[in-house]
Amino acid sequence: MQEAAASGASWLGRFPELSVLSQDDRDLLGERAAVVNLPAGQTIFAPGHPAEQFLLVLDGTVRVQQSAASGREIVLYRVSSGESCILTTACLLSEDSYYAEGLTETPVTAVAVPRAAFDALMARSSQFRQFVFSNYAQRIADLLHVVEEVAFGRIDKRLAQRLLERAGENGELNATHQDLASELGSVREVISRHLKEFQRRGWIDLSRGRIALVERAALSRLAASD
Amino acid sequence: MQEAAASGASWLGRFPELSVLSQDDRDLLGERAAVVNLPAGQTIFAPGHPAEQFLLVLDGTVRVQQSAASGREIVLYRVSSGESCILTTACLLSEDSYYAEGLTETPVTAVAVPRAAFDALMARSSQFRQFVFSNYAQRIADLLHVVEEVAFGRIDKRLAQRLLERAGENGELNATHQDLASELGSVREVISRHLKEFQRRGWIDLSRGRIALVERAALSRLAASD
DNA sequence: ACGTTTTCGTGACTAAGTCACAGACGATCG
DNA sequence: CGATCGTCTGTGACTTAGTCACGAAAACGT
Repeated sequence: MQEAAASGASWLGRFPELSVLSQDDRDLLGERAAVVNLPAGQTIFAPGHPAEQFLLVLDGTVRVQQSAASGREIVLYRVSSGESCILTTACLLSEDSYYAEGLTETPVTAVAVPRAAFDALMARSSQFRQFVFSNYAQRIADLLHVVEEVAFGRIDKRLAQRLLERAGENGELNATHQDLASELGSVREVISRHLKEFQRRGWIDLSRGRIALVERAALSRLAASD
Repeated sequence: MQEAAASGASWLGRFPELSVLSQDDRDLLGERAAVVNLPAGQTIFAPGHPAEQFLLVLDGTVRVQQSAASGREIVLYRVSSGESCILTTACLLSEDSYYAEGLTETPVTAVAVPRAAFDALMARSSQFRQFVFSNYAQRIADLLHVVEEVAFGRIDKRLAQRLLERAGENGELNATHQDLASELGSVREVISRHLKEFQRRGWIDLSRGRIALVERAALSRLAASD
């Protein structure tokens, strides 16, 4: 799976922000970074099991979530193609324990940059620093958005929003009510009742483990309502 | 207020993690960083009004909170002596909009490091990078803690916790019920009712704008209960 | 076809937040 | 001193969210 090409690494094309790196810096990445393949459902990092590398996702998605002792969960954000799992880096570099966990939702192809190479790039490339901080800013914005939704948002709005986000082209998504509850940090019963109400209104179609969107417009309206 | 001493800056003593910087790096900070004094109640950063410097707090506390359109608020974390307002940095360096706001709760003395000097230090000092990432990790942990509490925590536990945290040596704190509601992302009525229940149990003593803790142990027990 | 596991439905209840007031306190000013 | 005003607190009735305890229905394996 190694793909170190003569002029750096071919995967660099996936990261427009890194295209401005100097040839030297790209070569460094090409030499030191390894492309890795991970199966779906794999735990990438978890509390007490710190990440050892800076990961850049090429294909697939990584779900970062928080789990409570009660078993309730909430999805914090997803890392997908062209993004980096930057928050782990802070913990990596500061050896701090981390209270979230990362799971591959699909098979994932990623570039693993070893700590030493990461540090070298932070030292020598202002463009790389820009890339890293910009990734931080995005993730922090994601976290702030989660706080806002959980603290002040209504669950029916949030649910409608998620249905729209996670439905495929065909307007369907494969997810149990529990899956959606875990997305939103809620519980199954509450989600089930709202889904049933959506169905009663003719907005969606329910079957076991699968939801089909019928009236996207109505869901959008609810999601956007204040 | 400038205090550039011969060997760097005298305020560096407040940041143990920076004591490992080389003399050159400390000199750079001494030359380029300015000590600033801010009155209480000042807005340091807010959405659409990005911070322009990397701030290190010497004295006082900065409250970072999020405000919803409805008027409800929630405190995300506080930056106090010896800490840095690092999250703004990501937004500063990536010119991203920021959805939280920072307010001085007390008069604050801080060191403002200009963007260029910050970038120079990131380039030349691995210790400085370590400092920055360690600060990131701390703040991210704070945010994750807020998410966990808001999503899964009980309001009475959280309230008891805050009362203990914010009470002074004498076991008193000056805060209205609305203030506490804003701390926790809740509403006054809910807080009022829980406070009244605490009072009924003899745990606290209420008067207008002031709360006196009577039974810290009982509050601790509630805060620690699962 | 059978039992097992997973998913989903439901009612009764508790906790949290909303809405609309009323009352109570404390400062200030004639 | 007493009247007045703004802020802070108390309360009831209601909606929304989460908890608990079930039971029924759908998929799955053997």
